[in-house]
Amino acid sequence: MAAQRGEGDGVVTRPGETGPEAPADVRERARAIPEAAVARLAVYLRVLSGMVEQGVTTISSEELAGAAGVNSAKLRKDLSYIGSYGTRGVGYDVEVLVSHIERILGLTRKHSVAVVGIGNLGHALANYGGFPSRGFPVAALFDIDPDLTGVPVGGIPVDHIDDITSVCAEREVSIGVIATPPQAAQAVCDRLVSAGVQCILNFAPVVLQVPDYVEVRKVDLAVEMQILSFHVARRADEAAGDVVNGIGVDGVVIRP
Amino acid sequence: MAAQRGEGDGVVTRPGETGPEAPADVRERARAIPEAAVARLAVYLRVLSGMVEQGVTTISSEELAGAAGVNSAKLRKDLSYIGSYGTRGVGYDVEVLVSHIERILGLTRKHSVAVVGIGNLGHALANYGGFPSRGFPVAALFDIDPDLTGVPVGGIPVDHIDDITSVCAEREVSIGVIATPPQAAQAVCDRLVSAGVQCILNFAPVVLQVPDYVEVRKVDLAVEMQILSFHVARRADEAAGDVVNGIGVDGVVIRP
DNA sequence: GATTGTGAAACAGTTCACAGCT
DNA sequence: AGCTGTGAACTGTTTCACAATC
Repeated sequence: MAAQRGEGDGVVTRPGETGPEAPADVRERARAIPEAAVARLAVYLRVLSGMVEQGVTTISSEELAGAAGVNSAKLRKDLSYIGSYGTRGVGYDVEVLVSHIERILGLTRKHSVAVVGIGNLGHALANYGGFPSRGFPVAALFDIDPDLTGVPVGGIPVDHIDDITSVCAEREVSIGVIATPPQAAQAVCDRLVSAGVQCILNFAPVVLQVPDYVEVRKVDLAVEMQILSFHVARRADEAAGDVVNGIGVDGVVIRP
Repeated sequence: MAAQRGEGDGVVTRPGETGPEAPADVRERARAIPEAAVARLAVYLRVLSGMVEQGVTTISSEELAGAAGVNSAKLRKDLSYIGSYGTRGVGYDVEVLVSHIERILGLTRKHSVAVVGIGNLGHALANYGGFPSRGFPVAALFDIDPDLTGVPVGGIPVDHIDDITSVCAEREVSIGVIATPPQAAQAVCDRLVSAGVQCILNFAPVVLQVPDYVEVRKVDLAVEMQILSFHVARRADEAAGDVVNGIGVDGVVIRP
């Protein structure tokens, strides 16, 4: 069993030794894509999709980087991981880049999503238009409350949680979203995993234990809030004029 | 203007030069807390709070690390950043650790939250019990739809977005949550910033441009989905038996 | 002239491994 | 004997800066 990846940690792929007998063009692009870069590629993709709609056909690393909120060196490095083909002196062809990133992120294939826990958040997720439009159709909804089963939410009828295995198999669910209360999360997770779901997005404030081959991403609102709180506190220290040698209260070093 | 922090990047604090005239006990703890460690401290805090409820009084780094899904060396390093006092041969006193982490995260002070955009997600956030119970009372709700203003959601009446400045000042809002459609997000963000809000949690799939002194965290569901998709794709390559020298399709290096 | 692609340097974060304390 | 705290080694990420290319 392994716990899920936290934010920004872990490695996606290994800096591999390329075997001497690998063909040159494969070896050319044979490198790992850092996890951090994968997350940014998704952001670049969104920005680029917006560009396509505006009829932009070519973009420089500087422009794209600005729109994505990163610096241009990082952008170029990220694109180099996917073996991108820009044109020196000109920039990148927007459409080429879009389809390239889509391919790398596996978006050429549809990924059916199941949402478990149809409370406030589950409702919001079931109705969220951003999923289906981006190749992530919500194919199933589950709840433990028998009063909810059969009732359609966002056009999809809710199934009972006991039917997870059969329904997930039938509808080829590849991503499970856990939006249950924390007490139920681990049990739901275990069921999803035994139903063959290998990717989980967890909104419950719980550290899920899963087998190594299952990928978990978590969205933890309380943690986000507390990180912001930390920054408020840091700022308050600063404002209090309690800064000597760059050391605030508690001996925490802060920005000058 | 600076774009917001992405996941896992950036540094909270600087590895500071401690001035030679700083008192020894301050210098002792004078070190930066990495952003990644701050996020984990929030997780440790949640696990520890659960321990307190179960009546656990002492815990070893090994146990806490297991429950938090990290390894024990990382846990101990994280705790060392906050100058923790464990007892060698024994472990940590749970209550001492809880109050220590709370202080570092600035949770001894209340942080009022304003949610902007009362759609599906906004409703869910307004009703989410996890915020108030953790010291983040939802003090204001805003929407641009005049039909919503005055209507209470989760016990709080919705105000019109034009009143952001006065309402935020009056209710001492320190954290703004953006749950609007993407088109509206930047404008809402600008208004929050001019209302004096310096911490923003953004759910809109947009890269916000903010002044340097404003801290932005983002929760981007599409990006999370696409990261999971990337892992599905990697796995599919693997399963396809298309692995030679650890190189999958597209020349991306994968785990053996 | 402009812009990409990328080694190399710098930096940040994680893990190791063990000294030091209870 | 057991467990923490931490310097040192390592791994991953970002930035620099410039040769290569159009």
